[in-house]
Amino acid sequence: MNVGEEGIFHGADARMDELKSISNDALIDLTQRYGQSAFSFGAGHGAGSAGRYPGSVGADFLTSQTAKSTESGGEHTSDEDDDSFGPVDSKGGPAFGADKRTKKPKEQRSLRLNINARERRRMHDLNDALDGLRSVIPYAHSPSVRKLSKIATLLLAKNYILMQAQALEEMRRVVAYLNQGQTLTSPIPAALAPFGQAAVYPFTGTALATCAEKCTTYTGAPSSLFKHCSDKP
DNA sequence: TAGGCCATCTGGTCCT
DNA sequence: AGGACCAGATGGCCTA
Repeated sequence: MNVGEEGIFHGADARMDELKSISNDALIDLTQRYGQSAFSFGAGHGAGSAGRYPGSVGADFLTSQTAKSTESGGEHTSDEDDDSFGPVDSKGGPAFGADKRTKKPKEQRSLRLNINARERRRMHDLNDALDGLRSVIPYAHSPSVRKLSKIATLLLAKNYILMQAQALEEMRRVVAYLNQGQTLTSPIPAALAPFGQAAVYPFTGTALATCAEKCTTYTGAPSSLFKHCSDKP
């Protein structure tokens, strides 16, 4: 089957649409797709579309593979069938010209298999890292809820970080307010800023940033993050 | 059935 | 030279 460029561009467009919609209203969107408790801490994770990494793999699948790699599904690994060698190129022809394909030395072929295996491993590591990220960001971790997509994971993590920064800043303001009577001249005691404020907190005004400033800064953040904000820009 | 998401293969580029 | 990283292409699975 030759999907062709139209299919590819269509997929890319769809993803860009998702990106745009998420950047404008991420929480609402994600909440709808992944459960109403998207921002409640749940116990455990790995809802997972069990479809991926099914654990059933061709017995002869790249014996040089690591154990982790063998978790991957044995999907159309052209490593296994020598008749089809890789996808077509952007012009519709084979990625390897017909003559290259027939004359391909065995050595070159094994080199290719090694490269493929490395790339697979790399992608598995990347997915492991994403799983780790999913496990620490708050969304509905339950078997009945679909696992966050990669893009949703990244966007939700970003929003979560921004939200935490905001919460930290507000806490600092409260502490500063409570301490006003004792230390009028020092806005924030050093002990209350143990994480390197400049690095963590994105506002130049540090503890004095207004809700308006934050709402302006987080133009890509979902509006629901700032429901409390009565200080509209 | 179309669209979303994903794993995999592949060639190109950059870095060590 | 070899490995890491990246993006394009392809096809499978799942869901609305």
